[in-house]
Amino acid sequence: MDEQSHLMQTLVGVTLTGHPVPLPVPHDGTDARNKQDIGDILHQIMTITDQSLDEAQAKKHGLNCHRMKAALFSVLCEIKEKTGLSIRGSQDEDPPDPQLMRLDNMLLAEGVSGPEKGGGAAAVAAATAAVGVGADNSIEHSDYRAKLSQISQIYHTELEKYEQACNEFTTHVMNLLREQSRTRPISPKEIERMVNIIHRKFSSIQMQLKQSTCEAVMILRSRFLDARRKRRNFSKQATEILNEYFYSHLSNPYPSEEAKEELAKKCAITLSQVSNWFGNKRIRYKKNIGKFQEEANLYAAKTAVTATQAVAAAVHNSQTNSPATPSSGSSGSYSLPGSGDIFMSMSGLNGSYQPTQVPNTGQTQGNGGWHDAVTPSSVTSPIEGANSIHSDTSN
DNA sequence: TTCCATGATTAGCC
DNA sequence: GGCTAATCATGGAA
Repeated sequence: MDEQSHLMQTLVGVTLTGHPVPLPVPHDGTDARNKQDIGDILHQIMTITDQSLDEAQAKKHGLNCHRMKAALFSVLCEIKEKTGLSIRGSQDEDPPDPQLMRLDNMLLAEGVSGPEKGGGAAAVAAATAAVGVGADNSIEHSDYRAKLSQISQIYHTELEKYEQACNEFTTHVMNLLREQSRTRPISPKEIERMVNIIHRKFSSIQMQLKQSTCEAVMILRSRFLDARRKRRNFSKQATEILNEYFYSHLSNPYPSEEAKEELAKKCAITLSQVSNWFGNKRIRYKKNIGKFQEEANLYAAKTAVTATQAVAAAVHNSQTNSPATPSSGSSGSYSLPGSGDIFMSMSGLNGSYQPTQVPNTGQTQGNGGWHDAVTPSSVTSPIEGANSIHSDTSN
């Protein structure tokens, strides 16, 4: 059955859904005349575009005043509902987009979007704190926070703009459709559907905004917080402390866990940074002993002075306070390798210094271990070379 | 801009 | 898990 004949059929009394239409058409044998009437109306509608503007206007007015107009309008609405729009109707209930959820979660985790609007400063602070930047990166830290806050602000401003635009556009379209529904077959359902379409469009724009915000945050993170990028040379004092320990333990430069912790605390760096430093130092020293000779001598001489002072103090103590008591908490200098047990009790590392200068078990690698390549005798350290008491059993 | 020093990362070893 | 060795990436001096 073609659409027009179907329409004709429905127009004579029953809609597609079987509901009676308030047609002023009496079923009293005047059907033929009514059918003719409806046929005329439809013909006028279909040919209205072929006519001149004035003619069309006049015809439109005539149709608007036609007694069958209300019925025809209602039927056309229903036909629209049942045909083209029903296809779109299936898309009404979209499941939540997983990508959108991912973006939302990320923005929430980064502190860009949060319960509070307008920047979410607290969330930003929490996010930056969660990152765990070291104390020495305070400048970048605050800079990072400022930038993140800026991104957050832009995001919220844009989001607000989109929401406002969406609302304005929706209202405008709704008004337009309501206005047009007086002359075109537009049902409230169709208006509702149109609103949904608009919202979908705007939410896709919103997703793009969220995506670009996420990208901006990622770039910011990599720029400010990427470990390689944030590399900063340790302070001169920190390097000095580490070098002092290294050269005073040259025969076994493997600080214990406690020693590492103490060094980390003194240098205001992390434990892993201490480990990294010693790892790098050992390998670089071993690779080029000649280059580090001067540095080794320098620190050895430095330590020797401290040691001499310590010996003098110890001797003085032993003479004045017999029996001898260790000079507890003296000067914070490091003990000397092989310089006798008397220095070991004076370690500045809370006694973390290992009394015997033997390589830590399991630390010396079979292939090119420390003592295979760098024996204390190969280093002309004034301390280690001069030490008559050498507890390093590897020699 | 180049080059060297240096902190961080990674793979492989024990 | 800690270490070595190689490598990457950046900072800073020349």
